[in-house]
Amino acid sequence: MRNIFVRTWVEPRDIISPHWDGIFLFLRKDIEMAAELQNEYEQSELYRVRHSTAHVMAQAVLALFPEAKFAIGPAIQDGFYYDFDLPRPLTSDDLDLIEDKMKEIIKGRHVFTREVISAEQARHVFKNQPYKLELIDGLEQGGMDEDGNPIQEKPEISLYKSDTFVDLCRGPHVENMGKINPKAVKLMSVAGAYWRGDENRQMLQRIYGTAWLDPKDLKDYIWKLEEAKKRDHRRLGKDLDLYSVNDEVGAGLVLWHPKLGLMRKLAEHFCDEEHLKAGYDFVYSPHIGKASLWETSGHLGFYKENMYSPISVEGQDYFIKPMNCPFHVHIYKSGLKSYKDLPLRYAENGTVYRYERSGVLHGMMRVRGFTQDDAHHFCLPEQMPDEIDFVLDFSLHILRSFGFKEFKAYLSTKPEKSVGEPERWRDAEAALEEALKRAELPYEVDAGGGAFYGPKIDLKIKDAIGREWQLSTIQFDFNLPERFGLTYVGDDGQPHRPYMIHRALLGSLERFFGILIEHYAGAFPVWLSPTQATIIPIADRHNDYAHTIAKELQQYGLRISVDDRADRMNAKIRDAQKQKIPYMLIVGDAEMENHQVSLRLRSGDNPGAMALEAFREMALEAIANHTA
RNA sequence: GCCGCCGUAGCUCAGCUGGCAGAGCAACCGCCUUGUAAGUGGUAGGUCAUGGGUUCGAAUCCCAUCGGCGGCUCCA
Repeated sequence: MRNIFVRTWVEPRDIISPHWDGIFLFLRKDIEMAAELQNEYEQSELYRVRHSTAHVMAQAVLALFPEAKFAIGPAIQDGFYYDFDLPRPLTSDDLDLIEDKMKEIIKGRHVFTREVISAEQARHVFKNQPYKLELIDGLEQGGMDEDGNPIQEKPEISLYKSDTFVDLCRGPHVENMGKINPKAVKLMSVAGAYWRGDENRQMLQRIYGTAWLDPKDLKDYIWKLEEAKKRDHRRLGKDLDLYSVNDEVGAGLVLWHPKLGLMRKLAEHFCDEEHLKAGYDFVYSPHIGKASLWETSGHLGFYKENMYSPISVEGQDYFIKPMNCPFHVHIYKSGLKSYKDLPLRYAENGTVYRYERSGVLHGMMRVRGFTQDDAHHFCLPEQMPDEIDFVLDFSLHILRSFGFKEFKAYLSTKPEKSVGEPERWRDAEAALEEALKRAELPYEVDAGGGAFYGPKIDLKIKDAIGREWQLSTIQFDFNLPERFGLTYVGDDGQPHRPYMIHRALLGSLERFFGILIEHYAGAFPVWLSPTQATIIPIADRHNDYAHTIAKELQQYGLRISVDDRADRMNAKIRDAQKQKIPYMLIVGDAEMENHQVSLRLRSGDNPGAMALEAFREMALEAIANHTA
């Protein structure tokens, strides 16, 4: 349970903009407060209400299923859950019944009482509850908490009783059920969950519920869920005709439709230019490589589960690439490198394929084939701190260009099992941390959380409704230079091993665009919008003028469409709104006469008539600056 | 992969305990010539995911497969 709250460090509702057009309200919150906030939550009345409501739910379930076996039932971010082992699958009707029963129980205003008992007594109380018995064993050994994670001290075993229900529980709870407002409680869903999260163990039924102090908070919460649903990239992907995933093509394989294709092109073009300016070299690599390549790289040893079956060609096995690194390494190796050549930065938007279990696929966010904006840096040991500074700055620059404003970094350090010399690890970790400090980025250290081949920085952004997404990753790699025997010739004429850094900024383009869609709720900034302005003639006699000014604007590189259908202006505005086109240019008799357009924004604002040139300048400026 | 739910027109969804496949929107063809979020009439559109089974008869019941959704586990 302890990790549930680290995902967001501010309640999403704190940062939702009241102006609902994807404006990101910038809130500076000290990241060190994360742990404190979690702690605060666990001591709050709300936390006790939720935890207590979980007990009430368990009592209700027991009333309906006397043979129910109980696992655990904690409070979580927006509510609570409880895992049960039940004789049959629950239906949504069951949820209604359970909820009704809960409200009945709550009305009794029963008191919660705590009692400390011995393990022996506890075993007697829960003799028919195998999951509780297992928990008691864990507690008694002092080795495990309710998730099976090791804990330091040996806790005392306590019971909580309320009405007819007794549970093994460390609390805390509300004094009595009068503190629970039945109108602020709602059961949300049923889902499968493995006992202790272990897929080799019993699958239980988890009921998710939400509970609040005030019914108004419940309403807000449900409203928020609906808002999140509205900006779901799968929903918008269909509505705006952005992408599809087709049965016959295969699950987890994304088809980019023209509008999103254009946006990707624009994004790639922008990034290419920035990479060029920043001193990157562009490389390309094939989609498959011989088995021996993946042997050498170690992927067949460490990554095989995520790789597709080999293709046999003339007796040789080839594998579809799950990563680009081995190819880039070979580009480095293709010629002798002098210390004067370094640093080298090889960039490629490389499309990789990874086997993902069907249950984890999710729109564009989690797919089986995706394109990484990948790059590998090779540098001298003494260049490494600057190289890290550079890549971190560059990363932030790119992310800011797409409109993200709030970042958080995670520094993952050396795990127990690792390759590479300890002093290289120390240098690299220090360089990463120094760079984070210089960049004045809030960060958390995940001690021992690095990959076996090197430490890393992950960058997360926060989207318009407060969710965190990991985009950039900057990873050291002590493994591949060893395995492939990479060297450069130093000023002493001797071969030396270079440092290698692997980085992706947007991560996967599929996932990145999924995130962008949700962040902007489909209302993309003008520079990315497939259609930047649509011209809406009021009547047929304005069509020629509409086409004339469209051509004029197109000459400045603006993406313009003309809605010359025989529909009413209102219908055209409605369609343009639904397509979230940034600018609507309404033209009628008055505009035609004065070489004007009447501007309407997708926000609903209506700046009104202006000279065509004035509009053009305004639009070009917004595009150049990547604003709204 | 596992647990539960689901798959009907381009989209959103009706279609009850088996008895001739429906609506709204979109599309297409007209009429209307319009001033800031839906003018109006008509036409066309479906192997009811796929394959098998039960039945006189299956969109409906059963089985399998493929996909989707919510979770678990994992992750870009």
